[in-house]
Amino acid sequence: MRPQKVLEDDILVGLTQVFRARGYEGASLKELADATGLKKASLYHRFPSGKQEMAEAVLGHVSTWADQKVFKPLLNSESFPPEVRLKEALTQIKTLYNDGKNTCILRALSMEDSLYLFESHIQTGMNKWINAFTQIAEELNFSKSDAKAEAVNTLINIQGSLVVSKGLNDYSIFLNTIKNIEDKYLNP
Amino acid sequence: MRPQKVLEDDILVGLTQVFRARGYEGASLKELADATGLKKASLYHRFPSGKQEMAEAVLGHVSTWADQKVFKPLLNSESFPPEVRLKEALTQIKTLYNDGKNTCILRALSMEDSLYLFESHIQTGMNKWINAFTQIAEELNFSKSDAKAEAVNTLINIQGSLVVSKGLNDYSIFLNTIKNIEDKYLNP
DNA sequence: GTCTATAGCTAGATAGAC
DNA sequence: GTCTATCTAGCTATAGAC
Repeated sequence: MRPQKVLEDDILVGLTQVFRARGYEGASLKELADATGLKKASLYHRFPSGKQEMAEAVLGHVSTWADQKVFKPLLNSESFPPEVRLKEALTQIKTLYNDGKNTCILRALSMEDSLYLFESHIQTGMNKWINAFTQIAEELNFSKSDAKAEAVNTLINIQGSLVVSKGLNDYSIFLNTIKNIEDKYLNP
Repeated sequence: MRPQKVLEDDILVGLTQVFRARGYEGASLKELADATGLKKASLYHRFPSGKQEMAEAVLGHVSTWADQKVFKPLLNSESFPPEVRLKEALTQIKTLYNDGKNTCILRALSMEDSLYLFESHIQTGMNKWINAFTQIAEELNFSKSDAKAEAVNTLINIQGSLVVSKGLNDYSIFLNTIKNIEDKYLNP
């Protein structure tokens, strides 16, 4: 067999950048190919079902990253105290979104033109965020219903601050929101 | 002169629906034409510079609506007490976003593929939200810096709850967020 | 002012050489 | 496994009849 010119992981990184920046319909196969260093036909060899399969692979890749880096710390109550795990998760979230400069892939793929294609990925992804923050909130002594409400609020604040930061081209808004989230959990 | 088949305002309503749902690149001229009841060539007669002019007209139209219905109540301190004006504005915001089911046009047109085309509209639009809520917060006895921070937070919560509501297909999240905003201003 | 018809181009996707 | 070349369908935009 002929060797792969580009590793699977590097392909996914390139695809992610394009889908995040341009959304599903906005991402053209030429851009996707250029971003990976492969030609269009070679991308089809890797993803025989085409663009939708590429976007699904991206969602899976980012989901795995978030599982490891964000949700695992939040959920693993036997590792460190909740305060430490919350701070670690928030640090990783800043990395994930490049301090607010990256669009969220769930949001980029949930425009109405492509929402129905990825509906279940998006719902599953958002529910993971809510469940993980609910757990840490409970460990930090929020009541069960307060914990859930606070977790939903956290997701809303992250998504909203990404939108507003980009719109105003002021990424201190995102960073400030992350700090506010920390305060809310640690000094309720 | 031959009479207009469709009124300017009705055209803008149709264009708005399509741009909101599909973003700038996702909106095709065929869809835009179908949504207005005109043919493509007739749309070009109304908007000689094409799709970008259509999107700018939409931004202007929505901006005028928000000026009248949302910002005017918030800013007109001589009309009613601030509590009443805040409630009126929040009611109009629910109408604007169809109880959370409509995407925000500023967000739909601020994907990176089209962000640079509408940058100043988007910044101006978001700043109007922040200024109007800052004013009402000050009237409700927030300190100057608290008022500004709370206004930014309000915008973040509206945008974020629209994203999360659509992603989870649960529009009670948006309505609940609007209620929380009211509480935050009225019972700080 | 609205329409049909079409230009010119780029999209997503495929065939087949190497 | 990667490539060049190409297909068809859709895109934005325009020309010109009525």
